[in-house]
Amino acid sequence: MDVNQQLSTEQSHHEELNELMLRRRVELDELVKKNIDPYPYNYNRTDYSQEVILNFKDDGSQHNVSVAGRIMSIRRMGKASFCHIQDTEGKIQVYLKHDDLGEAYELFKLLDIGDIIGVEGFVFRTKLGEVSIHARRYEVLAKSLRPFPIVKEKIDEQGNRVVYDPFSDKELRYRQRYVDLVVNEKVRDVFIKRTRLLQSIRGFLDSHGYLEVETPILQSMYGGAFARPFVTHHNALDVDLFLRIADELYLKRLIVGGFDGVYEFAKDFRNEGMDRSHNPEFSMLELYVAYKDYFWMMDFVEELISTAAVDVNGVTSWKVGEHEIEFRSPWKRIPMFDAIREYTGYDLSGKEEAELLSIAKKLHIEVEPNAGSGVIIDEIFSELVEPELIQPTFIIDYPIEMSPLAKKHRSKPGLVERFEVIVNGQELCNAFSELNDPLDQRQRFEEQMKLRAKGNEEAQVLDEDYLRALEYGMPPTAGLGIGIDRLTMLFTNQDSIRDVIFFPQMKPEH
RNA sequence: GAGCCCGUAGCUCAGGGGUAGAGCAUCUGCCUUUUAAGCAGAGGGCCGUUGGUUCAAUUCCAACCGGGCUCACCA
Repeated sequence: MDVNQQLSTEQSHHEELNELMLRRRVELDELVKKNIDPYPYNYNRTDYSQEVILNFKDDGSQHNVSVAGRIMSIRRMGKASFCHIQDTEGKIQVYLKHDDLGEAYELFKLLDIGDIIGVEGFVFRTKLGEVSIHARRYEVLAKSLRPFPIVKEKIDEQGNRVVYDPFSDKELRYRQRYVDLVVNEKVRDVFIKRTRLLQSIRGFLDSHGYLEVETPILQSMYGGAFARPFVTHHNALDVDLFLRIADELYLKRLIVGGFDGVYEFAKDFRNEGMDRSHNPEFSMLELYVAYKDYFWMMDFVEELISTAAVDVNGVTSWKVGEHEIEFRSPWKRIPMFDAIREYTGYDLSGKEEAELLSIAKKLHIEVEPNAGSGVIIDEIFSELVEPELIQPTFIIDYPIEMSPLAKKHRSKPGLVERFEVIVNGQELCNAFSELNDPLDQRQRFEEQMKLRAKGNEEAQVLDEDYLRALEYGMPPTAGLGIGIDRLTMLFTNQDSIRDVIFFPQMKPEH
């Protein structure tokens, strides 16, 4: 039975499969009939594509290699063929010749783009100059049953890689990230950089003696940020639990417990809207260091991030969107009220709520009635100032109403010792001199509970156990949170959080 | 949640009230250093889903599903 006949009989059994997928199943059956296991258990790969290319010498010596990877293109020319296979490092061309492979060459006709093979052979340079592997043997390692998107590319005269018809459907790319990663090299690079970034930060913190810890994701009480939580249920205890919106209160409990420096790379969950910079599940680094304050933390963050810049990108400055951003320290430090005065012309310091309201109105900022002065100030800041701050900038000294976990400013009444780092018009870090006065903390929680009672769902919840911990005594402490996804966006010049998260949240397919 | 835009072959995209189009991919034939391989031929479509208007809808209209962008939310 030839392939075409087989195709028509198979058709009735696989009504849902399209022609391309049917072909591949027929080929799979052919392989099995020829006693070839299309899904063997291992392969002795000893070499990687780019190493092979780099190590090649045009001195006539014959160097044997064994590589493995996915077939990305095939050019058949009768009794000889070229294909490119792609491994973790990149692509390398393979030359297969009937004279060398005999029967196995016929078998190669059953292989497709997407199949994974192992190749043994010697390295040579083709007439047109590409370092390639002349196959002596090859082995099927996994037959692919679905057609990949075909992305064609060539190297133009300037040596640039030109890509034709890139796989670009965002829905498919996000839902089937595995495909995106195979065919879009730049996507791979983004995620490799993300990992390098985490490695750099972790190395920096470890080398400073801080302890990486893990704290609960399922919490019976959520806190440490303003956000609505995801709620779930524990059957055995018959209680509702919340997915954490932050790990702040647990990390500070560990400072109470006597650790001088703790940090956690945390997945946090916030039940809010989604957009270019928000995914319901996102990554946050939180760090707490005993006996330090927010001044110390500013120096520390500058060093941490500029070090990561060099580790990840080799430089401290690069283009993000339209702007060249310089991460080298020092960064500007501007008190929040000064920044607002600079960008709006209004001095908000010491103003009562009524005055703030009228200024907001003049600035065309809409604020809910009874929002509270903290909210008004924050609205004005985030509407009119934040978008203007492109270079890394510390905004320091926030109104106390907005910061129930931060310590009162040592000299400026009504403010707390808090900073945010704004880069490219977006908040990147948030840090305080941590509030360790248990009585003050109780009052602040009570203020929050009043807001809650008024219907503010995102006001923080009074956490009696956290207060108990503070009552035992927490040393002066500096704390920091860094949005890892946003930092990755800056480091890889991506403008959507979905492009730095492997599997961003999507609506279910069906 | 609102507004705008999109959904056509495996992928990237044209089209448009009357038999559905291209390139790549696939298949057949030729081709033993090609590389966006080439040459000749072929197959492949519930035109997102469901309704409506119409003699006739993939095309126009509505709703729904999914996606994108912008805004709101993210004190």
